[in-house]
Amino acid sequence: MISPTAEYGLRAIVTLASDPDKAMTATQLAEATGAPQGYLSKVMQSLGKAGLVSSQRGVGGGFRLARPANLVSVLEVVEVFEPVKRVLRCPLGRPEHSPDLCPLHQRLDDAAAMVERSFAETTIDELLSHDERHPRVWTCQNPGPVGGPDKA
Amino acid sequence: MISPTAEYGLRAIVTLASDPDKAMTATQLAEATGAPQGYLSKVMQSLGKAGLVSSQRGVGGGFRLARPANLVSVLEVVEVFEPVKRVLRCPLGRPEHSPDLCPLHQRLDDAAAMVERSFAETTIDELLSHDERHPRVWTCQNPGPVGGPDKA
DNA sequence: TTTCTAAAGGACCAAGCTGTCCCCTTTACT
DNA sequence: AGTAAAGGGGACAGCTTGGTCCTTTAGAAA
Repeated sequence: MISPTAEYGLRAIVTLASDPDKAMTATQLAEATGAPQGYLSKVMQSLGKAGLVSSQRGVGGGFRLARPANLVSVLEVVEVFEPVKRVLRCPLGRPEHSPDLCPLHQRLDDAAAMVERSFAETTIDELLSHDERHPRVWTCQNPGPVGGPDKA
Repeated sequence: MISPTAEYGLRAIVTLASDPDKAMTATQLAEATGAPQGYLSKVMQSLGKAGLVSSQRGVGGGFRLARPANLVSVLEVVEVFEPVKRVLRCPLGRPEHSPDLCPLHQRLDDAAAMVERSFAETTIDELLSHDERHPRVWTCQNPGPVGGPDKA
């Protein structure tokens, strides 16, 4: 559905949102989200360039959400890493999105549209667990690298 | 949404379905679907192993749908190439699909479930254009390699 | 000003996916 | 039999992604 990279980004954003006043370092975020440390810093860079997080160097620095969590949609985060590919253009088709896709591509686009809509309608604050049994810790108990421990 | 490979597979299946009595060679299918010739034959092999198409070697051979188009779902075709990844297991989570995903993964799984359902409910015959202006020719005018002519 | 800390960023590696090529096997037709 | 037409399948090239590592830059506090 979404790439590992986008998942890491989402996990990091949610983690930041769970304690908005505290800056978190890439290392802390990597621990909290189960993402590889070195890779996560790249992910955070991307989020920074996209304006979703602000970063502060030096002692006591780290990352913060650039906006309150209720003003950030899942879609925004995902699209930093992978544009949701709609099929407006019949692949090789006419200029612009001519109104007649073939049935196959219409269905494929419908599916993409559903996902896009779902992501657009969900804001980050809706993803916070208000369950105080796991305060400000990743709710799914340290997920680990994406797709990691399925084999176990 | 789906990989180029899965798209090629779908296009080929739909093309076969548009004239179920005629065997089509990989070359013909490649032309009709705009897929690279050499690659499509790999795709067709996969569809064959999955039991969705039957193949016949030698002169006059080619590929045919193994089942009538109304008994083949889009999901079946897509899953030959890429399993729709549901998130039943909290990545690293408890054994089995414990009933409590964190809100993030619940949302992600919801999206995957929507897509899966949409694909499962659509059969190949629903994708045939009954528009006789383009009889048994790819409706989107020779799509070309996936993602091809967007730059143009 | 120095020093410590943390992000920024580049170099690099491994794996997977897309795609090409070429040869082998099977089949039908003459 | 022989030959041409078709799929089967392996080898391999190129690109993108995921991931590691190391150096550079910037900020804060002593």
